[in-house]
Amino acid sequence: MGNLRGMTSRTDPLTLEVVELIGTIVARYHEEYEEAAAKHALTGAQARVLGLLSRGPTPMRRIAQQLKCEPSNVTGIVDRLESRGLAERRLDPADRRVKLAAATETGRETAERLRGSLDFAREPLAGLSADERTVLRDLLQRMLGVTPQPESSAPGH
Amino acid sequence: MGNLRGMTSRTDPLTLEVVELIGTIVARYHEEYEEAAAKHALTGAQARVLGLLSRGPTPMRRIAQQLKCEPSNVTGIVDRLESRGLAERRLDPADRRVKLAAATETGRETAERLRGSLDFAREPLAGLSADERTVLRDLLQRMLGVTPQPESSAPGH
DNA sequence: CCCATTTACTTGACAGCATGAAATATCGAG
DNA sequence: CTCGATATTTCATGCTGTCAAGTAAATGGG
Repeated sequence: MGNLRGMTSRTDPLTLEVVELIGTIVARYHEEYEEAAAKHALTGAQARVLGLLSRGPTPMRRIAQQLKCEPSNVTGIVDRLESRGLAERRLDPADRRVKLAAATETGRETAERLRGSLDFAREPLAGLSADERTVLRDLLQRMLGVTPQPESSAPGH
Repeated sequence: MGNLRGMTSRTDPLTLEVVELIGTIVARYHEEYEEAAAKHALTGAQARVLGLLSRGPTPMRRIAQQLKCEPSNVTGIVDRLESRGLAERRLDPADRRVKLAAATETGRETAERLRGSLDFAREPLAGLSADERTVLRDLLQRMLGVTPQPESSAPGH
């Protein structure tokens, strides 16, 4: 049963172990995210949108792209945030078709507190030294196919 | 600005970078999971339950525990699997209150094919050497506070 | 300018997920 | 047997998500 293309088959035990670990991380991350959102009486989706809006007014369409869902879905989520005074809709002067969803002051505060309670992967990471975190970062970047951004003299594009 | 308790504050840039990467991994994992499920005309929840059932008949209550949701929710999910011939309910001879959800033959086949298309973190991991995967595994284990299981002579409980 | 097309958003219908409360059936202890 | 705990289901409700249809505004070719 030669594995001609590489040193590891898909059922390589080490790889499976890492896959399992990542599954665990994903599960725990979600769990904690929903929990943190619930603490502020938000659903996961609402928390994600509010997090986006706290970075600045955003067209509905862009929100849908970031959430990878249909724009019609965003309408409802922003409606619920709006009805709670956490977000508002503004008109884009540059294009009257678009509506910019923006966090209100209350919304920004909520988003801020939310961020503060998102301790996942901060707590756990505290157990690793700076060197280890660097190694972890580099491995994760390579896994994700991210080209690590050079500190300076970035090659264009 | 002394940070007396450790070498890194919660806003340490390196830590934030790793947190960000983990967020990316979580997002990608989910995306691919839902996609793989959809390929088999399943929702994410249905795929997760079917995956559980493919390992053996399971009481409804246990499914709820694994999914971290209310048992009443599981009823509907198993209903949908059952109406498609992927799962069935059996009575537990030992306790007539419990119903065991079990994958049918078709269900097991579907679960098998599903597993096969869950390529996330296998593809990406192919870019890492065995040594690197080992390092990654150890770091993730420590992050998760997992005591690495000894190869033998596991301490009980 | 005018019309067709495209783009941005909303609405409505519908399915699935998730919760909580209430009903049913069974178990197990006293 | 009776009481309390446990396992499941049903029902009502709300949120997320999709799709199809509709409105409004931008855009481009005649």
